[in-house]
Amino acid sequence: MASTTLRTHRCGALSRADVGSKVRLGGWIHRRRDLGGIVFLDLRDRDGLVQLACNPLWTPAAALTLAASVGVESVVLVEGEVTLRDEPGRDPKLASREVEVRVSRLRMVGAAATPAIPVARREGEELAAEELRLQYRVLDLRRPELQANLIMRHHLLQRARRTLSDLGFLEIETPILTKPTPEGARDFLVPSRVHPGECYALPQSPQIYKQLLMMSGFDRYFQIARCFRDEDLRADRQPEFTQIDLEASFVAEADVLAVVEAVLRDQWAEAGHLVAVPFPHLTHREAMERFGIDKPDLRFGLEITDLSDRVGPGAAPFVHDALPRNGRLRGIVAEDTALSRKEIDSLADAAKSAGAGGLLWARFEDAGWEGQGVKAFGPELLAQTVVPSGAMLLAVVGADAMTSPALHAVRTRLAQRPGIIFPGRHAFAWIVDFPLFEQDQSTGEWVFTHHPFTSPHPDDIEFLETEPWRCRALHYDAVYNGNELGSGSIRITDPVIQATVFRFLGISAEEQRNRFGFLLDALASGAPPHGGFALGFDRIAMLLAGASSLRDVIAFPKTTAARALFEGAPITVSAKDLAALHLRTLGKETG
RNA sequence: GGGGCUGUAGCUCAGCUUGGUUAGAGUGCCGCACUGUCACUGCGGAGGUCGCGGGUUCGAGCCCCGUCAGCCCCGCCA
Repeated sequence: MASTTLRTHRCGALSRADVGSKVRLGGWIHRRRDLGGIVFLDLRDRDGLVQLACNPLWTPAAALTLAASVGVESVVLVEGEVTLRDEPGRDPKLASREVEVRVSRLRMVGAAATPAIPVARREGEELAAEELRLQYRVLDLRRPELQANLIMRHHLLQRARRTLSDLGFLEIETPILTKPTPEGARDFLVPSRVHPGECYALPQSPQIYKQLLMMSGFDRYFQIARCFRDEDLRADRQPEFTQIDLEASFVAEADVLAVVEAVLRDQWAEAGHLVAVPFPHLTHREAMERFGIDKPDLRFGLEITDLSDRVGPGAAPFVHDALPRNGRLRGIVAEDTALSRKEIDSLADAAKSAGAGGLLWARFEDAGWEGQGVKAFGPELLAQTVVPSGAMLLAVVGADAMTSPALHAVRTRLAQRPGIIFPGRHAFAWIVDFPLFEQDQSTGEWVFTHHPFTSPHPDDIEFLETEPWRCRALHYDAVYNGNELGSGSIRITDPVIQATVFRFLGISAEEQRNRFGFLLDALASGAPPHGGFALGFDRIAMLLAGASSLRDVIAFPKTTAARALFEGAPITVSAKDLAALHLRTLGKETG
């Protein structure tokens, strides 16, 4: 497959089996070792490295001269014979380390300027600054680590297509130029030249289109969909990203989950990991109660417990004061942890930066409870708390909205201690029964937790008109080792329920028509029950590649300021180009 | 929108605590030597707007203010 007019093999593909054969290779000079009379070159391509041996015994003088002067990262074409090496190369990962190519012809085809950032690093040498890696992305992408990441990404994509196609899903593309959506994330807008003052938006997800496809009878749809959101970035968030997007008709929640489990099981298998299905289920309420977060890391315990009803008269006044005001005393028992004072401070910092006023702690020793929190907890609580010697009680008092994130932060920090998380564990879980609506912390307004097409839980329909905040949703998240991999839901197909949801959210009938008229009409034209899911593919690739940033599994990523350093986007456009789009800029100071 | 960290040779970093002679190291690059290396080795050499702008000072890589860029986090991400 690697054979072309110019070459017979890839460098890294050569092995013992090729000994004795004449080969032609093309690749990049990775390193040069010039010993005077003889020269060794490491030649690299996407399969790996092979050593080229240039020796006057078999290499013509001109080729030897070139070998002695060729710069690293230059592209050469080589002819020679594969021979067994007396001593194999030292890199045990290289399949080609047992052989070398005795060079009989060498031709420079792509001379390289001295690389601005190193491709071949010395042992233990740090990577160049990420800014430079992104600026010289062509060089950075030559590094074997990034080559491996993108090759794995390819295999994962092909596997996702195969899994879903085998399950009867049809890959259907949806538009990139779409209609702006006023809620949700900020849209990237594309001004129309033909229609002055009007804009398209790039899709935040193919959500509505895939539902329309269900109304059209396509039954099972999927797409490897590029999505765009104009929000501030993180290590695990890019302005454009890839989802494995799917939707199916005549399904209930369990059907969608089974499909997604198959996709995830196969993705992990593609990366060499066997994972068991089905995944355990956890309700949203339970996840928040036991782990303080809706994407708990289930690789370890350290669960949160409610200590409120153990609080006795001897507890500190501020604990008593907090309890009647919707507050609870919640904590984590950490067993057998000889935490230093510094580590405890670090846990307290974690709790504080998550919004807690402070972290209460007490340690149980042979002599009894000791620590800063003993007085706060009071004797009654401590007497009822039976723990092994050396264990520690870490707690926070207040409203759940504060204690949950604080204790999640403490739990996560505790798990960084060695021995808490066994490496190689794959803790998948479904989080189900999310609330349909949640209250905006700053404005107090009710907003949808997921999106307004998510179906209420059938058991809670009765509350929709009277106590909508009690409604659970047929919404589910896939969680892996504390990461959200994706989410989905069963959609509303009853126009009456859809109108009720819109009304509760304060969207008028007129607004409903303007924004979602096409969807409402489609629902009224014969809608099958349907639901679906979207998996964050970049994040999956990142986790399976063992990368710490999305940028290491995307060929040309943006910076945290959403700039493309390699090609230099975005740029200021000319007044003429703006005029063609009927636009004028306000300038930086007023913008 | 807010907070934190970083910015010194092509690259990775030291120097800043306590302002003071000519800003150092490793690597890469260039030159010379070297016939079995694999992070080749040895010798020599070149290479610096100390991110940018302003200020304090007799004097600023170092102190102060601003600004730009990258990274991390909060807000945000239906």
